[in-house]
Amino acid sequence: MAREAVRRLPEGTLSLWKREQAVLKARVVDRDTEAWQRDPAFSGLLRVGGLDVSFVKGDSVSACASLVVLSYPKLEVLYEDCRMVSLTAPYVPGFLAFREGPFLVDAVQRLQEKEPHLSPQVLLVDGNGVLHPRGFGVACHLGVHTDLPSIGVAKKLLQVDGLENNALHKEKIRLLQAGGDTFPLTGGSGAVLGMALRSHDHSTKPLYVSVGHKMSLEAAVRLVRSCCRFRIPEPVRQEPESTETKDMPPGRLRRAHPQSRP
DNA sequence: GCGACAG
DNA sequence: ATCTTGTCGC
Repeated sequence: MAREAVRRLPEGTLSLWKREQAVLKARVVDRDTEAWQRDPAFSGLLRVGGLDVSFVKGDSVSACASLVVLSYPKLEVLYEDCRMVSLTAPYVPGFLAFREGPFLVDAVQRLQEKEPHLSPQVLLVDGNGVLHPRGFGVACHLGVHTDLPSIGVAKKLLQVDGLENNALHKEKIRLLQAGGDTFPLTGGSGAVLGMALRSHDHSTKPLYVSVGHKMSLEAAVRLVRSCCRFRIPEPVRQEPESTETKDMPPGRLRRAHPQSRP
């Protein structure tokens, strides 16, 4: 297979990135700031955004940066922007935001400028929030840069602060009985960094939800749960996952998935 | 043995 | 992330 152009990072880049994470981390707000977040039915929440970068098969450079906005609570597609981009930074664990973040921030800002009435009130981000080696994952990054509430939704446990995907953890997963069941991810420091969430009755593998920005963990988990028809919450799942959608011109609208029950 | 490591 | 072989785990 063709070796990808994954150039080594210039010396000192990681130090700069760490410094930037530390600076931006000081701006994270890890509590509810919006009225709808405290409402049991999320009354007042009308639009939920989902952000993701999906790759072209066998290529670690060409990718599609996409933003989907769904109505709430019906989860119908209001807007979708999918733009082909060339990723420059390599993937370095703990620094995902520096690879994918800029394109996703762009997508949000384009929408806010051109169609502000469709702007999301909260962002679901594929990756972690404060559940991160330095407490500042890609979801925090997007939240701070857009000043929107954001939530990190990861599909795998990032082993940080003593958290381990070990036998005990797997046993806790096994004990999650029904959709909506959770257990806290408590780091060695005693802080609850996130929650493992069984997002659906028929889903064995949990989601790892953590605060990104301007939202409490409790509200974040509740919202993710309420956005799940299947394992992956709709705003993130709606992102193009097959090559067919990647070939679409930017800004084109896609049909919603068939709705189960209004 | 050579480990963990979101996407 | 994607592809892929394989079949336990500390």
